[in-house]
Amino acid sequence: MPRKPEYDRDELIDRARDLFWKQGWAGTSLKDLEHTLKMKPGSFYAAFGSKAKLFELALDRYAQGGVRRLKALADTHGALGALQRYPAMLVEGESAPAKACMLAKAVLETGGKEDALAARANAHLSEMEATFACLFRAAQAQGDVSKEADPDKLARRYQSDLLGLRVSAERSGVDAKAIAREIAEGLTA
Amino acid sequence: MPRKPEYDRDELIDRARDLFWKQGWAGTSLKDLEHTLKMKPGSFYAAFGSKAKLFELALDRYAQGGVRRLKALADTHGALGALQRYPAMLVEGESAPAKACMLAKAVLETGGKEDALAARANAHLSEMEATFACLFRAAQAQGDVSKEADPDKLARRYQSDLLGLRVSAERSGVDAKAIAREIAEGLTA
DNA sequence: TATATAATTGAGCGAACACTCAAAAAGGTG
DNA sequence: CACCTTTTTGAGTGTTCGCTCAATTATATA
Repeated sequence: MPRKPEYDRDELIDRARDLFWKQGWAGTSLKDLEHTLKMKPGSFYAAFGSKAKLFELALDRYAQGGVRRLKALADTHGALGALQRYPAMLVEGESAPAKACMLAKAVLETGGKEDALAARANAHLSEMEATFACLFRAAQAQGDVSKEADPDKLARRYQSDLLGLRVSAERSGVDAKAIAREIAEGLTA
Repeated sequence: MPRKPEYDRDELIDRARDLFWKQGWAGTSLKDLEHTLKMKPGSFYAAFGSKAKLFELALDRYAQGGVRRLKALADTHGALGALQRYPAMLVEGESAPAKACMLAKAVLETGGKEDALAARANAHLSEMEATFACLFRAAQAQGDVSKEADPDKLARRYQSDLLGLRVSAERSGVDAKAIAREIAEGLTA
């Protein structure tokens, strides 16, 4: 009997993720969202409840995409190959809304105050780090990485290097691809 | 003849820097500033002109402090010693308003839109990188760092690693001191 | 002490913020 | 077609934003 919504919810979340990713939490107003989602306030709140709820959905979507792309890389190039290619992948290409990590931006923006959004972003970063550790273990099993190294420590450092790379990439006048190359080369040295 | 201001302008800028550093640009309202500077709106605008102008002063003050501390480290521990100790210095201690770099936060917060504040923060980051390069050259001259390495590239990578370290340090549950140690150890390996 | 000059005050400005809700429009089902 | 349900609409809510300015207060000189 009822009427069905005109929008594709998944695509709406994707668009919201891209907007939040580019402009940040505070930098994205409801007017911005209404414009890019082509929704009037009433529809927006009926669909998502609040700006914060949609941001959470966007964060989840973002993190999910990151893990998916990394695992796809591992399927075609192996564990070490994935870890080597991932940095460059994050930094090259113009399609992404921003070079910097959306999770890192979320953590930094809510500096100090213990925010639910910051906690969620932090949790997603930990998931990513666990995925890195998993790949380092696999690379060790294949003899591509020294077995004496602690994969959790390698993952922690790799995560930190990636965050730095992506902040650098957001700057103007920095050769981020060169840094990405150095990170990749550091994995085998 | 005229009346003199009751406040110490330098201390006011320090306090503003700490507040902006902790809460970011958008996260700091004029009410916040009025409260921590103990100024009414009229005095504030007579003294600083606008929120943006004060933020610029705060950015300059922040960058100036960073260079000063690094050079002080170099004076007592030499070039390599300074580069080795600087990462840990950034991450340890509870006195700082935030672990993350204020310049990085400023760059990320104004993502996309070409902001004058972002440009200024970026310029200060370049200054820091030049200082790093200077120290790497000095370390090379003393034989502490291989002469075959390009000091500008070393500085670029060091800067990126530091930015990553400081984003990591802003997260909860991350052993930033360990990462700082690894960065320092990487300088001699 | 009188005066000129600057610093301080705080009510209040228009705009933008996240958000609400009653009314109108639009299916799917009988 | 008629009816019920849901979506869509957009004017409007109260609040907070960065900021202004006329009035007041304080002080260094004459």
